[in-house]
Amino acid sequence: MTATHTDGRIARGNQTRQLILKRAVEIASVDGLEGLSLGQLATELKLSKSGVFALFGSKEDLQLATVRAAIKVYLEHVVQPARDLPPGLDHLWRLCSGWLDYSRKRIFPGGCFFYSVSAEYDAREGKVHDTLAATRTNWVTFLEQTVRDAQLAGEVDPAADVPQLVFELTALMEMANAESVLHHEFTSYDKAAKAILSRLRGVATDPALLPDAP
Amino acid sequence: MTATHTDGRIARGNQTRQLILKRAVEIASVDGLEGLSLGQLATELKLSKSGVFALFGSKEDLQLATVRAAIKVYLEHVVQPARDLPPGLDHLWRLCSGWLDYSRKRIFPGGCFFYSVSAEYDAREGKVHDTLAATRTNWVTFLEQTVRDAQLAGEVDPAADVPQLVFELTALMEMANAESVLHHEFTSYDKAAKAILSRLRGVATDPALLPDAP
DNA sequence: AAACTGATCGCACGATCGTTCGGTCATTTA
DNA sequence: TAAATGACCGAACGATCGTGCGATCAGTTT
Repeated sequence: MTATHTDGRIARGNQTRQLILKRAVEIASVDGLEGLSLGQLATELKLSKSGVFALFGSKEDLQLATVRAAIKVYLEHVVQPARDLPPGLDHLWRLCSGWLDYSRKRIFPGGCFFYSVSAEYDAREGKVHDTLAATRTNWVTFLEQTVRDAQLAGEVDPAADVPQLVFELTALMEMANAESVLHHEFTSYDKAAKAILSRLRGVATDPALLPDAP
Repeated sequence: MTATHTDGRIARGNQTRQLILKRAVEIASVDGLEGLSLGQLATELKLSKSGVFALFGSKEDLQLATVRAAIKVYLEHVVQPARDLPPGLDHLWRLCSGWLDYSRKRIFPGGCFFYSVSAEYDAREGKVHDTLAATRTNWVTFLEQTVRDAQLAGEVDPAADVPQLVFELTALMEMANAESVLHHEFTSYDKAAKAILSRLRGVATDPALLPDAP
């Protein structure tokens, strides 16, 4: 048959893969993708090292699968919650504050997964780097599109420099994550939110579209 | 004697240590402090592994010495060039643009050394993390003091929120580094410079104190 | 001259790494 | 029922890791 009643073996394999990846993204957000170790994962999850290996094919493939698993978590916690909002300034602001929440709540124990592993692989070559670079491009492009939609909705100054704005917004978000994780402190999220709101007010056609300053 | 004519043995040791650290900071800026390996350093520099080990005592001590060596380079390339400028907006701007130059010129092949290794150790515990956190605090404090000096010089609005301003400036600088290294691209430095100048104009008592926008 | 110190080396250790291979067992396909 | 497939395991491999020990040799101190 073409699509049979789900192969039990493959289903079991996928389940084990998910179990491994759940732990892998946690480890990688703290120790990096290089810090992942097949033996450590196998021991923690009471599997055999060769079993873990066989499920992914190589360490690099495990790393790539870990990145894909983290993307799923990221989409779920950052992108999805704002998915149904109408285009406009509020949509953009919700994405930014949602990102700050995602980092603050330590969905990944080491803070934002992509901040950690992108810094780890930014100056290296290979598939992992390329995947992370493409992932970042996707996120930036998505934010830029959100801004353009807000422009079309008449809530953002059509003369605003979109890539410049998104550059500044992402800078503020990632700095909040970096300072918070490094110093075990959470006021940096307030600083980032304040700066983001201020910057958004600068391009808003109507300041009442944004929440009040604290 | 108290201060004799320099012990030739110790001088030779320090020389070798410097040789090792020169390469170590390069490696660490790309592969991280965990990516440092005594054997690799020994092979590259035609030394024995145990010799390298003996000069530092342990891998952690090598990592800490590498951080100290990077601090020296950082001070030399970022802080020193602006040292003799009088307090004021120009001093602050020179520090920011000097940082961008330091990152752009790849003084460390992996971009800013501290961006790389701070992201690597931000969620870990131990002396390396603590040293990096303290180093970052020093840098932020130094920038804040520079802003306060500019306030006392009458060039920055005395009502400006100093920690907030420094948070935003460092966010922009580090994002320029991150995007440039990850995407092998250099326009991010222009974005950062543009945003920094714009933010500084917002707190300047006289906009003529800053260079013109491009 | 003798004793000492520190840089540097060769060698070996136990641990861990990613990977390979051959096998067992449950499930699906023919 | 027989053959094929895929998850999973145990054991072993070569490599590399950080570290320890003892020796050699140059320079310093007595």
